[in-house]
Amino acid sequence: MTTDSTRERILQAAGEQFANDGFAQSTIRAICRKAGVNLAAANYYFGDKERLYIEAVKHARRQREKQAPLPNWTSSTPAEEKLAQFVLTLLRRMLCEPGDPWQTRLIIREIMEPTKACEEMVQEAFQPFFQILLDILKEMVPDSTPLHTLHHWALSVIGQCFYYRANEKILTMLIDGEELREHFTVEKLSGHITDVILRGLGHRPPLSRSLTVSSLRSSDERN
Amino acid sequence: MTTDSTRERILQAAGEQFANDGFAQSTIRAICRKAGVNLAAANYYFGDKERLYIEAVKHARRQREKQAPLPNWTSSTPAEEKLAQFVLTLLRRMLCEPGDPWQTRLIIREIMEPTKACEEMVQEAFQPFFQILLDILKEMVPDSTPLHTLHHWALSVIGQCFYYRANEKILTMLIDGEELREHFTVEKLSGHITDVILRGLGHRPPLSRSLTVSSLRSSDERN
DNA sequence: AATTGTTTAAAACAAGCGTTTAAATTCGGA
DNA sequence: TCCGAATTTAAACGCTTGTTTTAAACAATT
Repeated sequence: MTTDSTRERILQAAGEQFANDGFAQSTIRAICRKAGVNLAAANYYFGDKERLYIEAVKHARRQREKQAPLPNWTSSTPAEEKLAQFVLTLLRRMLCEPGDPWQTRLIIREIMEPTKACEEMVQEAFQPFFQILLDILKEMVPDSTPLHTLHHWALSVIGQCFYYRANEKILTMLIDGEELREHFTVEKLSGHITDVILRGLGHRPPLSRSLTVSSLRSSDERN
Repeated sequence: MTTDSTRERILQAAGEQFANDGFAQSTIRAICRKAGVNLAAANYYFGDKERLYIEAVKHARRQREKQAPLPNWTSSTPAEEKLAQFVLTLLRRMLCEPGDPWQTRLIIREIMEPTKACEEMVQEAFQPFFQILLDILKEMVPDSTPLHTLHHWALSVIGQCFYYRANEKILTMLIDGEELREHFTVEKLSGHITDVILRGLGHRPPLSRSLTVSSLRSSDERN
């Protein structure tokens, strides 16, 4: 149908534009130009700019989830392995290799400056994803661990992952480009973050002070 | 001088406005109304909107630094203590208790979406601050530790701190308000983050698996 | 007291915005 | 084939924006 094609083209163009320039700086004129449709088409299909934005965010989230899915785990999968894969998946979504799809950029924008589109996103995506992480962590701490402690650890995981995406441009100003390319890949970062959490939870071979030194080297330098 | 007073008032009003609504959404009219000066005054003093924005960011950074300074350390201050105080200071700046001064909000905005004002900020503030953290960490790892490993750990520190500020609104949707108020204070968060890093670096009493459980409880539940 | 440079004031300008309108075109089913 | 609904088009509207202009008020110096 021509209808869906036009609607879809607007949604795609709007997503890219909003991701790049934000809501206020993006103009319906630019979006329609990019989509190759008439100026009035956006209002025709979505009513107004705000509803177009909300639909574009939903559209982006649905697309993004398919691109970096969590693996399937069995009941016998060790919690440590699940954590490692969770971190890897989260980082993949954040850094969205290869390339730099606009979907994640738009979602990050919505996280930083929540609008009406945010609620649906949290309910449909973040909340369940957060719960999966909590369940993994729950397997690794004593049963008596209070919920807020679990939350602290979960946010330590997410915070570390989030930062690499959020402050991408700042990073390039603080750290050498060569080093970034070699040591800040998705795989190496997820390895490091998983290590930090596992060590913190005491899920690595018992550490003496001297062992720490060698284990530090073996885990962070093996990359 | 009336000159400075007017200029200062515009700078202050512009900072608040830009922090709340962003560059594009803020209007010179609103800024001048808030500052109680004539519309033309902003252009008179700063030339155009962009230069006003840049000056407002600089102004905000200078103000913010004074509000939450790092403590003075002697050569005998243990690295662990310096780390704890570094984290506490960083969190204070991020969460900017008490109240919610606009300075930090403006800076975060600039971090997330860097403009011309960003470079000065990184060079003058972030770079030195980052170096202080690296120096602290360097005391806690073997001399042979490569620079990129140090960078990983430093970003683990900053990432965790940053997240609580960046995703403040998302947090209130994921975690109960009562729990947030009680267990997500600057002090408790900095305690947790410091713990994560110290444990990761092996700077806590040697952990066996069973000891881990009790030390986990003692450090995270003592709050 | 007159002059000079600085600051305020009100109004206007041109440009760009989101949105609406109304006519033209396309399309599917009787 | 023809009709009515759906879609596309081009033009315009009303509004807000950043910026400029022009004149008036003020302060300090000579």
